[in-house]
Amino acid sequence: MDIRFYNTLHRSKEPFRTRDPGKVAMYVCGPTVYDDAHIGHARAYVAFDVLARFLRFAGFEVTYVRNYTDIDDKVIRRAQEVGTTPGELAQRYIDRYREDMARLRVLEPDVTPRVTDHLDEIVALVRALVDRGHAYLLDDGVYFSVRSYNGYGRLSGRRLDEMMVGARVEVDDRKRDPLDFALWKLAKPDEPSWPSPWGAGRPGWHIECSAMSLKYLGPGFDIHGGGMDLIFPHHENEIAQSVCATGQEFARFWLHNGFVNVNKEKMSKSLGNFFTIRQAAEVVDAEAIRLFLLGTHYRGPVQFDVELSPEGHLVGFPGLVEAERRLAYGYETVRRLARAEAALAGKHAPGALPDALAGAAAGFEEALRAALADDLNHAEALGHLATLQRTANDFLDRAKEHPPAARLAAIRRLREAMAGAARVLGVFEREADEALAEIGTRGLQRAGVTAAELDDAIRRRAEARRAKDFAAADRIRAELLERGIELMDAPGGTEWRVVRG
RNA sequence: GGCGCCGUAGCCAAGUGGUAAGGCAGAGGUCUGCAAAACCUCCAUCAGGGGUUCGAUCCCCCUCGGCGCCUCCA
Repeated sequence: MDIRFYNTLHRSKEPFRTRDPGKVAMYVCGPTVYDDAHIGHARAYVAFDVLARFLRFAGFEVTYVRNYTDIDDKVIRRAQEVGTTPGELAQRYIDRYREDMARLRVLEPDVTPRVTDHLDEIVALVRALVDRGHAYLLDDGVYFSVRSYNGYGRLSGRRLDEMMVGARVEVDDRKRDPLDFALWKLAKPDEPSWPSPWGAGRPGWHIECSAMSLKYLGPGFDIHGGGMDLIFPHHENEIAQSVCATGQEFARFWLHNGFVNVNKEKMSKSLGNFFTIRQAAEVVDAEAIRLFLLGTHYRGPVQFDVELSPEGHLVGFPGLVEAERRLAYGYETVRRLARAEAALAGKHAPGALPDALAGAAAGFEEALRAALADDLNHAEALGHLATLQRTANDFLDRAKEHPPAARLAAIRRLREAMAGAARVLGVFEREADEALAEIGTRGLQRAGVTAAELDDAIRRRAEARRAKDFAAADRIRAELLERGIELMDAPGGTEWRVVRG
């Protein structure tokens, strides 16, 4: 399969070639664990989750490393604010982060190293940089000299002399160059510290990712990922210090995801316009967040709609609600197929597949593969999936046109195609009945209707319908609709869904 | 000042040098006691201007508008 990715390093799509045949070594910059993850984090880790899933699907043996930055200025400050230790604070947010990722159906990477478990590697790396003359000592720490590396700026496309250094931050004129950055920060009183040849202290930002990626993946690994905002300075610095320390190539492909925007502006901590995964997952099923994020190509900006009341209070997330509707549609399609198969299995042997369906299923699988192989176009992939789902429902609507044996074969083929897509994209993987029950339950809560109330209303309406008292039946239905619940009379009984909560 | 991104139907959003996926909303239909769901049909010439080309939404230039990075940030 011809796979191409957009490589930030060369600003173009390139054929994907791995360091070792059949193997992919990938590293993604993980979160600094001092607060709950927001939708922007969700976007990055969902995108790279799909990347890892796709590469495995494509036959590669993947080693996926995603770190936790569990010690830095923000962790220390927040720990002081809430009166705990940095270690305890970090552990707490790692736990919460794991829960969030699980709800988003982001698979656990193969290795999830923490900075505080890798001080030896970090110190060794800093020592190599000092020994090779790329780092120097000031009274508060060890600094990397950007002028000592002539490749500096290659990733971000910047020249040292053209940057508006000092425009937003005061320049520390003790440094040889304003862009020199700390490799090792000597500890101030009451700060957590680890021993080093230069004195007790902690790693600067950037060095940990070099140390951990090199440890688990080695020089020249295949993919390094992260948010666009990390290109400069974080990734630029990683490259500089890694290349200078090892004398070898660092990472081959640099992939960066775009931002999540709220009202056209980047969602960020500093702007304060962020929403956590937890907040969003209170409103809709967490899988809907994933589906929503996958609807936009990973490199482009995602518009995250936030509906506010005239007073400025949060009303809802229209885009997520729409995504949840599509989520329910997808699971309903899966369930219809499952039920139809159950009704046929055992009574009939699968026969010949109808030609049209065979073509549709194979065409879908090829289109899905091609979309993802072309710079991970999961948005296009979802478009193909929508078409397949429509094909499936259409087939089920007209299933009687086919003999049972052909029907069974077709249903199985459709399920197979959908399951493959689910595995790669990480959506519609759950057991359909359970997923729909959860979506429904949470919708009822949102609407403020109890299950008992609903059951009672449905029962009363069924009685009225049996008595041919359609006026009464319609009244009950209208009342429920007023409360946000829509009733649907299906062959097997009355079903319901939440249209507004 | 440097580097870069975006502007596709009411909304969200793919995409290609040869007349534009998908979703939501909307209109009409099949089905239904009536509905809903599901399905079918319909619904855009791609911010504006110039250039290259047999032909551009897609390539180049300019203009307008929006945004990002150059501090921490996915």
